Amino acid sequence: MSLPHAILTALLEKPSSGLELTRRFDKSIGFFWPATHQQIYRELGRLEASGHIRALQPEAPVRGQKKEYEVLPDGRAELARWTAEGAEPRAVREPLLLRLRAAAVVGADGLAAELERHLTLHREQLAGYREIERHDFPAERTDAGTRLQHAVLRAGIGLETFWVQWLAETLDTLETLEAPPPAAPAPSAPSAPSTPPASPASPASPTDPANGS
Amino acid sequence: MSLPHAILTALLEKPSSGLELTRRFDKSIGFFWPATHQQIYRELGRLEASGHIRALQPEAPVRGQKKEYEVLPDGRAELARWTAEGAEPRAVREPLLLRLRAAAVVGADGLAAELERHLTLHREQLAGYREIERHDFPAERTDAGTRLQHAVLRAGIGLETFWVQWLAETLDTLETLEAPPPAAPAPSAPSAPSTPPASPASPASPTDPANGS
DNA sequence: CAGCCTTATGCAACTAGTTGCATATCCTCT
DNA sequence: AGAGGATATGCAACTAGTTGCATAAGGCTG
Repeated sequence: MSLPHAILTALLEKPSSGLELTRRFDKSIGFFWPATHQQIYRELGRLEASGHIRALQPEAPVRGQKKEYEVLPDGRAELARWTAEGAEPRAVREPLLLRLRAAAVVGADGLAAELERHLTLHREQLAGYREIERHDFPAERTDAGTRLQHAVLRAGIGLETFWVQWLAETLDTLETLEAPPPAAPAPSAPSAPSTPPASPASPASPTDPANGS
Repeated sequence: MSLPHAILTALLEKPSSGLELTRRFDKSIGFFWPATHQQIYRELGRLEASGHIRALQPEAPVRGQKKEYEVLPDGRAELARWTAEGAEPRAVREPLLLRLRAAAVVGADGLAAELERHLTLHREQLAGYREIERHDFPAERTDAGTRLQHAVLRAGIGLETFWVQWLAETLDTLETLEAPPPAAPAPSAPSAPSTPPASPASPASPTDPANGS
């Protein structure tokens, strides 16, 4: 149950409407807890129903009209309770890693291009984070809240830095797999091709030891 | 739709029963794509129904009795197709980061202990990965499949290394927040306490600028 | 042979996240 | 005034992941 607490945090930072929240999510909290506007509206409804937040405009449940929310004492208490609560770290769940694993068995065909693409994306994200850091956290020596927010941003920077590095490294590995040293020893039998152990439909091109189709 | 493909990969590496798969997930693929035995059984049923895998024992749908599966050509083809497919990187979704963000607004009360706990967990995980690396990937200079699997493991190592580092660093930050320099300047007015902007129930202990409850 | 533990398979209900679409208001341009 | 786009709220259906529990077979032990 993280989304409602993310929303409470955002609303405490600044009372907002659903769309405003969505936009702010897109450029801060959403980096590590994305949410669509549909999710946010649903959750706002629940939070209002349970008395954690309330609309600023007392009467006006009109459909296409802006509706701003603020956090009630109950909501703040709930957020404080949740903050002190413990939870196990989340697993990674990055399909790209699964694809590598699969490629180890079934052939690494389109993989390099995909790694390249991710590398670009992560470089961009990293640049974006650095920009935010430069802009919002210049001197250090600030208050407690800001320091904590900075720590969160540093997590984003650290993670993106990791991905950029790992992707570059893995692309290297992939290249040496696809083009074994052309100047070195004999390129006749690169190594034991034990990868595709039992399967039909495996042409096994002789120029590519990684490949099963 | 990643789980079915994770299962296909695992089954290609070695035909197995549901429970065996579950155990193998727990110590390899599951590190970056966890799955419970219930999920796995359900998915095995679907994969069998769609002709991607089949049971090795032709007749014997007995309840408490082992049932092993192998991948069919169709399943291998599907896995190859999926491997070449592209997908956006997944967002992080780590509630701990949300908690930090919340703590910036609502007070960092139980946070240090929680960070400490995570630090221990990540150190253990990192040690586990290093152990696997030492044991399963000793010399390098191996075949393509193994190199790819090693790359995946390196991702795990890199991520855990990042977390260990970031948690240590953030714990430091947190300490300096909770105990401002006792030998340095005047501790009377640490800095602008703009953190809790609008809220009731905020005692604001004078010894802790980070705290709102 | 009865009881109990381990191995093994599986259903059902729930929760959370995703996707597609519907609809209302307000503002601007013609 | 009417058309069209931007702003804004929201429902509904679907998909995927989680949790709790039921049940059967097989082996070990008193």
